Amino acid sequence: MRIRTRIAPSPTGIAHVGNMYTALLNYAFAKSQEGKFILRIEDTDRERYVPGSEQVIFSALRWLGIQIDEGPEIGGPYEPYTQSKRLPIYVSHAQALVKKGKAYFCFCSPERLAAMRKSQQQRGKLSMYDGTCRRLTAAEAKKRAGSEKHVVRLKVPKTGSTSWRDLIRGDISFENFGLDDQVLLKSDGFPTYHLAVVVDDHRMRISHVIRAEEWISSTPKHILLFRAFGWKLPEFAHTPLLRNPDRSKLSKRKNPVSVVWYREHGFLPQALVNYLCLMGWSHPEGKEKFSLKEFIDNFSLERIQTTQPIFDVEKLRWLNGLYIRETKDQKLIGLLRPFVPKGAKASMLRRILPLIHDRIHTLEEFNDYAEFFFTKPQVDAKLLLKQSKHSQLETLRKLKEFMALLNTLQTGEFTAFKLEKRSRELAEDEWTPKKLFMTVRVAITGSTVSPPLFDSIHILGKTETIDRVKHAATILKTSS
RNA sequence: GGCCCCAUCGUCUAAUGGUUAGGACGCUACCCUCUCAAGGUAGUAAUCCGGGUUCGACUCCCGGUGGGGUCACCA
Repeated sequence: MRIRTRIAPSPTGIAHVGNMYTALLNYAFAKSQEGKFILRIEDTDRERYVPGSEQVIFSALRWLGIQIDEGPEIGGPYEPYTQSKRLPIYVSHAQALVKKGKAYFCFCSPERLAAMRKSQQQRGKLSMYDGTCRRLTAAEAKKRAGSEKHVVRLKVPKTGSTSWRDLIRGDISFENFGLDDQVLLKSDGFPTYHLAVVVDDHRMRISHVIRAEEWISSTPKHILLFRAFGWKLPEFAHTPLLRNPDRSKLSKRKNPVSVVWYREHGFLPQALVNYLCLMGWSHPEGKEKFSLKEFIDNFSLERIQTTQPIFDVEKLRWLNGLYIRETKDQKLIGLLRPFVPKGAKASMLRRILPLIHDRIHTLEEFNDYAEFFFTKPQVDAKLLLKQSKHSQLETLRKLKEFMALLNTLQTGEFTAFKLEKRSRELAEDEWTPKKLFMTVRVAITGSTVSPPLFDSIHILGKTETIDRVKHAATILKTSS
């Protein structure tokens, strides 16, 4: 059998990490079996449609390195891959089902259905369609369908059960009496998700439906539909659902869920993919860091867990740091571009980067360490004194001494090594190197946290450094 | 509430019915050190509860409890 998997996102405007996780699993499964991975846009809800969503999904997949074999734009043997362009197919299939007696026209108004549900709930009963139109004769239904607004409903058996062997979870079974007569075709002529997904999965020869756990309860409806059509069932595999820290379904209310958010906050696609691989799956050798290719090479559905993983940004940050550290400087400078101050010279970035490279976990953090190279810092007199652990006068004296030292250094001597060596000579009993260095650090960076001091001074240059120390001294002098 | 799924450190996870229940993130301490990182070392911490099967249960079965999903002319 040819392996064909798919993801079928609805165009809601964002590339949700949950969707991308499902995409990753479908992609890995297909590629590990030399199969095809298909993208299909499920835009059958006109009210929720957000223009441009397809592009968002495309670019997110591309960014993550997940390649689609068939889909909108790139096409394929089962075009079109956008459901709104396949309307006649769904309509004719729904009609065929009515003709076969497997489905029926329903003329009940949304108002009546709402009232019915309310009453059912008040009486503590199951909320289900009461079957009013199911009891209509075929002739009467056909007659009314000519003039009245209607939907098409699936005639779900009242007895028996529907079950399947889930590739991840094993046997799952539902009693049919608990299943509702699902609407297949809406009154606006659009299919519901249930009809569209079954028709398309069949027509597009999808062999394995791999989707999140939240779809388990609609699977029996889909199976019943496949059977009503007389079609062969695909295999089903229900993956774990990504969670918020409170274990509810991952949602944008409680977590960043857009892939774009992660990109814009300096996460690398390899890290995000790697992290997602660790959700519900583990490398056979226990490795934590591995590539998408290695994931595919080792992938099997059997290794997918059934428990509910919490999406933990902390571990993602750790992984991201690993990937940043293994990225070559030259490459990293390109990636850093959107995150550095505007107009920052490449030559400058090349000099700064080695000092920052091992210190950041996200690209966004570059500025936390490097901003002072581009902008004169705010210096706080209190912070200076706190680091010097000396009086105002004594601290001023030492800063002047340090400036004098800088002045004596010739251009050729202005290196990190030389600077450190000479600065250490400035140390006295009560002026340990640590006190001196920290005071200078605050003077030139404005912060107690910075890249290595003398490398930083070397990059800033003699004139700029003296200027900053002088400025810090002025601030100290004028503070009370 | 009905139905369905799930249950190992705080988090991600490993463990053919036999392990001192392993690894990773985080956290803590120490080393390194001009700060912060990175790196190194050590430490912290878990089989939801109760029955059963078995010589032996994290593992199999049953029942609780807990969490989650789903019950639309949304997907």
